[in-house]
Amino acid sequence: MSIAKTYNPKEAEEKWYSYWMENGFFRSTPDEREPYTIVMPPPNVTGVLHMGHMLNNTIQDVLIRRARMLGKNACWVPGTDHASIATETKVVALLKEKGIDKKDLSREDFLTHAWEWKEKYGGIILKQLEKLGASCDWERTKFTMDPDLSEAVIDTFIRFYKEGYIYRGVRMVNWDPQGKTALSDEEVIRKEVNQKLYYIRYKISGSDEYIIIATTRPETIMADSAICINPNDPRYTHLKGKKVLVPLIDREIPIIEDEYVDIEFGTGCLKVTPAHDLNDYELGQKHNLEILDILNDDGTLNEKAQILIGEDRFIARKKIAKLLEEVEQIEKIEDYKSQVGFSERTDAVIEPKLSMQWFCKMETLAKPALEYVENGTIKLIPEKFFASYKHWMENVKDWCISRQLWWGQRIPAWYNEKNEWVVAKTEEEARATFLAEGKSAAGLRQEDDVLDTWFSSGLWPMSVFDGVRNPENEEFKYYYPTNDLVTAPEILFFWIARMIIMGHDYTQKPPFKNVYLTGIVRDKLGRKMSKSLGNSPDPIDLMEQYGTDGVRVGMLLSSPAGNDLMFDVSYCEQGRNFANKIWNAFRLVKGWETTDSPATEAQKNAATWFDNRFNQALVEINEHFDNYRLSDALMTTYKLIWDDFCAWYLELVKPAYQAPIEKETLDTVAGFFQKILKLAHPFMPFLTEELWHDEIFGERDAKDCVIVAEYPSVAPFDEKIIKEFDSVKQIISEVRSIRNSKGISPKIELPLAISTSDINFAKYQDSIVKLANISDLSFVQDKIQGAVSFLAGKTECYVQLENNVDAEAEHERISKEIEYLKGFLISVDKKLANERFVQNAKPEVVANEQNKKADAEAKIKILEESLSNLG
RNA sequence: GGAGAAUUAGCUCAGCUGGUUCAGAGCAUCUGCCUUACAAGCAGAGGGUCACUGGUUCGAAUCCAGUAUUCUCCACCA
Repeated sequence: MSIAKTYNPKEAEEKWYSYWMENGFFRSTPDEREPYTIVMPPPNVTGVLHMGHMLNNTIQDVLIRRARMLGKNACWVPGTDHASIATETKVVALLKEKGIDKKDLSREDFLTHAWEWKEKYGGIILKQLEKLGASCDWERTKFTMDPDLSEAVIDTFIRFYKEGYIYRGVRMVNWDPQGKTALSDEEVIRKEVNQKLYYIRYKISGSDEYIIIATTRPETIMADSAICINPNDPRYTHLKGKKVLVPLIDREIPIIEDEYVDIEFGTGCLKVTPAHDLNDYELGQKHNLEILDILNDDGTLNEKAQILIGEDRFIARKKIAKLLEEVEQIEKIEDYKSQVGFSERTDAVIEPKLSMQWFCKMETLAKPALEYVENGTIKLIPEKFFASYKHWMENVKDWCISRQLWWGQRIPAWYNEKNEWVVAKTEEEARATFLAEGKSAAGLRQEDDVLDTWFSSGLWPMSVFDGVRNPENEEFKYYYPTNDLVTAPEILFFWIARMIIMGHDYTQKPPFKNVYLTGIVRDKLGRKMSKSLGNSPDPIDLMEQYGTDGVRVGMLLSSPAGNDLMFDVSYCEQGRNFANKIWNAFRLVKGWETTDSPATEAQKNAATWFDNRFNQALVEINEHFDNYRLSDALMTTYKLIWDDFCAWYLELVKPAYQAPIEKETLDTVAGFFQKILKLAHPFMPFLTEELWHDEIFGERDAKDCVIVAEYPSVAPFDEKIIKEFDSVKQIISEVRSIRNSKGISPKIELPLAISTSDINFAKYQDSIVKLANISDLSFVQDKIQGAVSFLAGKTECYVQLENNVDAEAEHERISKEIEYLKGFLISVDKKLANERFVQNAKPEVVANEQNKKADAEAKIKILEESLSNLG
């Protein structure tokens, strides 16, 4: 039987994923075991798997698989988010392609299209996660607009309303003219933009004099309500109380005074446009100015602008500038950089707009959510994010939760014919409430607006277990609070903070214990990977090319929590190579014939060493996991397998070509191999499962899979044994190094002599002979003339070459080493001679220095003897 | 403008409470090897004034201050 020389991932991946599914290994139901729960950050239904998801979900899968193997009841809940504005934008665009305008559709018809779209494309990303090997409990898959989850959202709105957190009012909000909806502050991305600063002349009423103001937005001059100067500005004292004419439309507006105006900036004059700027709005409130809204919802000018009606704001800007130039009311135009807000989803420039919206008061709600993180009930990993979390929580503003969209949960508020309103879950309740309040229930209609998506995702850890509607249900009580939440730091406020807030309001408990914040996946140039830049590889292609296990390893190799990941396909290559290494280690073992002879002493010693080394590594791996240092856990596993298991242990026990191996040893090897497969499984689920079922590991019944095998537990280990073997390794390496430098083939056997020592090298005699290819290993008392010598620790070793060594070269080499040691000795002596060191340093540090001194002196003595021996 | 973080081999990063687990790892590089598990491999080797300048200390990659560069988050200056 021949086994492929390289691991072929494709076959294994298809086979085992469905096998796991069929056997229900991903399923979880409450039982007496300790639960371990992760809720997946629900990707948008519009989403296609990108590198960020890949990293994120690989981490979650590693955690969940390890927890499962540790005997916990592991439950990973998948799902998708309806992503109100993102999806609606997408559906609108798609309809437009078909020649359908959203304006011509009724709400119901639009939603029919949207649902169709969701059914068709909404599951793509979850399918892609299967390819990644995600061991989610798919039967629990949820969607944020599932009827039960939507009901939870409505219930929460009503709850928060009753608790006094939700209110309705006219406020200045961030308006997205493309999505035609209000946005929360978090959905606005500020970017620096090159703009023009226009200096515009306003004529003083009844005078030929002009006053000059600077603005980046000349298209809003028609909405000006005043010109504001600083009362302390001597330049404008004579204008106090005067009026000016708005250019082009000659509307008269007053000059007002306020210290808010920065005398240094621009001309020291500010045009006040209360309807189109937040600061101007506040200024307008203060001075009781008229609010003139000249923009339509879509960002075009309305009739109040008087001119350029119907023109888009940016076109209007250019046209106004031109018109102003024609009438010579432009003083100058300067280049100017300023921060402009953009819609996170549609990328449209945000327009500050006054409108009636629903808000959620955050101040009180934020307090306990801050405390959880402050007192460690919730741990942020890495901790460095705490500072910005705290800052946000302490400065949080009220949250605009209404959206002028159709795709989402409709706000449960109802209006009557007089536009009075009540909050009620159903139309009947609304009617009853109106009547109870002695108001008319005629012309009852529901609020048009839907809720911000994040209002629903904030409930996610609860609502997936129906914990909002039914908090006493067994599942919720069992799985909540969840354990780890793995997500990107970008949504710390959008999502994490709000989950904590809502979770606490309902349960007085945090929704999770640890928040693992992954880094951003960047390309080699440090740019964020994104579709628009086209610098992101397609994860599916990567998996095809390097195998899923290879890509998973590649992702994790360089992603310490919270640090950005400079991704390069070479990491996947490394992952693939690692998979192949394990595959070939298996091929080796698989090919062995056996004999009934008992294991040799050398094999037994090697096994003892590896067993100790395994446990040492396992302790490290567990520590890394405890600290959420997944890449370190993986690297420790990698080195244990590649270096210790393959390069040393297997090389030690492997029989000569075509010779059989002792059955006893094979069993030992197979035992270790299985432990190693278990350690590797969370990282490389497919390869490990594929190998696990081979007959060399014994009979397995159908359910005996590595995915549900017990994770190795730590056994005590003896560091002395490991150190002893390190010296053995050193001897072998030194001999190989001698070969290399002298150009002697590894096939030529060499004699080796080891001076008697405190370490029991005899125990490893056979191993040394084998791996260093020694013809004759002897233990000697005296120095050997004419041999190449080296030190392993304090033990001197000699390799007698056919031609005696070049004495001069040897002399130089040894002299150099003595020189180095002497220098080292001087520095140690200096330290020990320093009274203040001896007095102030800890006793163990001083003792350590003394040891170093003795050690160096002993080595120097040996080397000096060798030197004189050379003659 | 405010806050936080980073700067250690060619690259990506470890180095916890200051003293050989203090200069490390993986990858890449170089030199030999097609040694029958693996060239996606084996063996060996070479790479760093720990950004810069001061300070604290018997002793600093590690603590403090400043400088430079970079990144992230927050912020309404026309």
